[in-house]
Amino acid sequence: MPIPLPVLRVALPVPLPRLFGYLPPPGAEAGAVAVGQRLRVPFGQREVCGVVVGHGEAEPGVELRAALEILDDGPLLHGELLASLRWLAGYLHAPLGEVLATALPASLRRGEPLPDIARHGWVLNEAGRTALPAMRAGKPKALAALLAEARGEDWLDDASPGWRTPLRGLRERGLVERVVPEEKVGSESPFRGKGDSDPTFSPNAEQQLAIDAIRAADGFAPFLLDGVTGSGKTEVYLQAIADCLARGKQALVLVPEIGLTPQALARFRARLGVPVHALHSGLNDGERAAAWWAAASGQARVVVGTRSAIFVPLPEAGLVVVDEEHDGSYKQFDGIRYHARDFAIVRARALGVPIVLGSATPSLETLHNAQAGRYAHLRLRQRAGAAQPPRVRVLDVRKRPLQAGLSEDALGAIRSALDAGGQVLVFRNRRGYAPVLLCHDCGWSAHCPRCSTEDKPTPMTVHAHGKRLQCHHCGYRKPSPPACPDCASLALQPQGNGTERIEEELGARFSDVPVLRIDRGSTGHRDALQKHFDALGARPGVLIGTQMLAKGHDLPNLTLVVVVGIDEGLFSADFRSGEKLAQLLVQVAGRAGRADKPGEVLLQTHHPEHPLLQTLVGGGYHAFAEAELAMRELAGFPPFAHLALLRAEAKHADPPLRFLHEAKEALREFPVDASGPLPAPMPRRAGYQRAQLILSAPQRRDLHAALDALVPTLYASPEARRVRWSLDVDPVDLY
DNA sequence: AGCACGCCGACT
DNA sequence: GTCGGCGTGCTC
Repeated sequence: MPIPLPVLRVALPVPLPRLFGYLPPPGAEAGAVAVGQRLRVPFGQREVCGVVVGHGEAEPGVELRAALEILDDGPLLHGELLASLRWLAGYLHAPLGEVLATALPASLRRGEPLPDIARHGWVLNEAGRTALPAMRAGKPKALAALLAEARGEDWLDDASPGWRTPLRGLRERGLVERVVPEEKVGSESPFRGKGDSDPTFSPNAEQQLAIDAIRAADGFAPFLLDGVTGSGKTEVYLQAIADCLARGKQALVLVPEIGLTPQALARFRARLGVPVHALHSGLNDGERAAAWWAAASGQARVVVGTRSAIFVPLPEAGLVVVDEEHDGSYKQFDGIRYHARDFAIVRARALGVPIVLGSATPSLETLHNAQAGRYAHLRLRQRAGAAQPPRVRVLDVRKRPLQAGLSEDALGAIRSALDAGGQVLVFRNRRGYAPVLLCHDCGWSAHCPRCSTEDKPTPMTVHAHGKRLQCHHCGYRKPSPPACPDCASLALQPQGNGTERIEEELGARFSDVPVLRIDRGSTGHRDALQKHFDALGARPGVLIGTQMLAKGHDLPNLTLVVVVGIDEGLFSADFRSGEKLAQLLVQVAGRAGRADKPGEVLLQTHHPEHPLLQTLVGGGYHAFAEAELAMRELAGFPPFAHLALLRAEAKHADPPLRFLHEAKEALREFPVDASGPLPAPMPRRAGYQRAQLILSAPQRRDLHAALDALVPTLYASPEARRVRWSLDVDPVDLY
């Protein structure tokens, strides 16, 4: 029997690259506190909540304080999850305490007790039964009617989504009572029990091949499920999840932020025959903690969630799915800059389970891994229901007159599509009314007083039909000036076209049909978005939007997609901009067309000869990807090199540059290329001067060996205290 | 990150 | 005369 070491090694949520030692709280022995338990400890002048990650000996010269309280009966972070998080902290070169804090739901991070996730039932009491007939029609009455019979919470989740709100009212009025689960409440869901025997699903040959391959996997096995839009990737996921459930295991499904629609969840629920636990930004802290703890305790068998759902514990894991694996929303852009898809691979390996990465437009990293034989490459080439792929046409607009950025050809195509009873989507990757406000007399243009790009001030975007200026980088707004501040001319003209201006133009031109704008400015949230779609139904109409429209939400009658403003994407300095543009165009194009009517996609450009467009239109996404991978290899960019980005910012320009020069100097002996320091492409963001150093190495291990040496010197550097710095390992874009 | 301590400008 | 600005230093 080894004698337990007396000091608790605790990870605290502070940006310091070390652990802190504590004595156990009064009355407890260190041996009685397990790794993974949360602890409330005194820290400086305050109290914080940390996680025990080990036991150790007292170090000489360190005055230990005693912990205040053990917060959990058992460990929260342990086993595979804790091991994977330790790995992640090492990989990102981030403090373990910050990584663990990021992995815990907010309420647990703050030290709040574990949520009660016992499943209860609800039933009307005597008073409720008496009151029911006289109740006013509405949600409370509808729920009360359901509760004439005892109902379980799972049942209510399915039958009456959002039931907790009216329930609160009924409870306050004393009309319902809670029954414990043992009392055998009605748990049989009206939508459940179909499971994998769903008779409506008959896989095609390619789907069957994919399902069989995943089914045959034994232990860790990564798959790229590479299927065009409409090829039925979701059906493959559902079958793989059903197989996983049949083996008595848990499944985790990651989806991009915009992918987690109520319809998608309902579809999962209806098909799988078990409750599906959702984990996304729309939940409050309590709901997030409940879903997390439900996974940890094994109660949740299927968890569907966005980026941070990759941190749920999976004690009985059987499968991980990452849908739309190429999606940028899997990368966290502040704090702990992890990539959920990459961490999902790490966890699947540690858990010893298959992982399916699905996409119609796989990231070049993932395609490269598949080509190198590290991932099994499953292809779905057929569109379901024999739907035709859309016809894609590049529209040369050089020297053509444009109306709000649209050529006569495009406007004519919209008219024809509407006259044929179709719906049209106009895609413009730029919000607002116009990108710049220009004085026609002296050339003055409106700029943000707080931001700048490459030494030039950042233009402010014109909004509200010309009445307001807004900076898309820092959010600063002000009313448009009535006259030019430099020459007092009244000839201020909005230049370029945002979605707002296109809406104005198309609304006037196609006044016989609804013209709707969908973007972050016009649409509050997902419910509002759905209302727009519902209101339109299958009628002819025009939708104008940004990224948000690229996927999700089926339009039943979409026959034409017009994409404008792609030229910036063709010539951007960012090495990933071509990949992003190609993915966007393919995703947008995938929305056009129906079973009986092929869709048409118009790409409006001043550069019809551009190789990206030629390759993409002529050969499709995979031809593009092959060409782009060859270019990346020549240029020494990912996936043929590995990058890290060291950023620093301060109110003055000097300290960040000095700090980064010092870092570069410290790397001289390492086989790592350090480029910079350069002022960041967006310096002076909201009044701060930013600069960055790009580190790159052909071999990942060389980059990480250099960072292992560098990062401790950064923490120790006196220069570091004069700046705010951050390290981004595997940055997605170099801004 | 917080939080305290410490030394210089405009205000009841 | 004080209130408060944020530079600097520390956290088991």
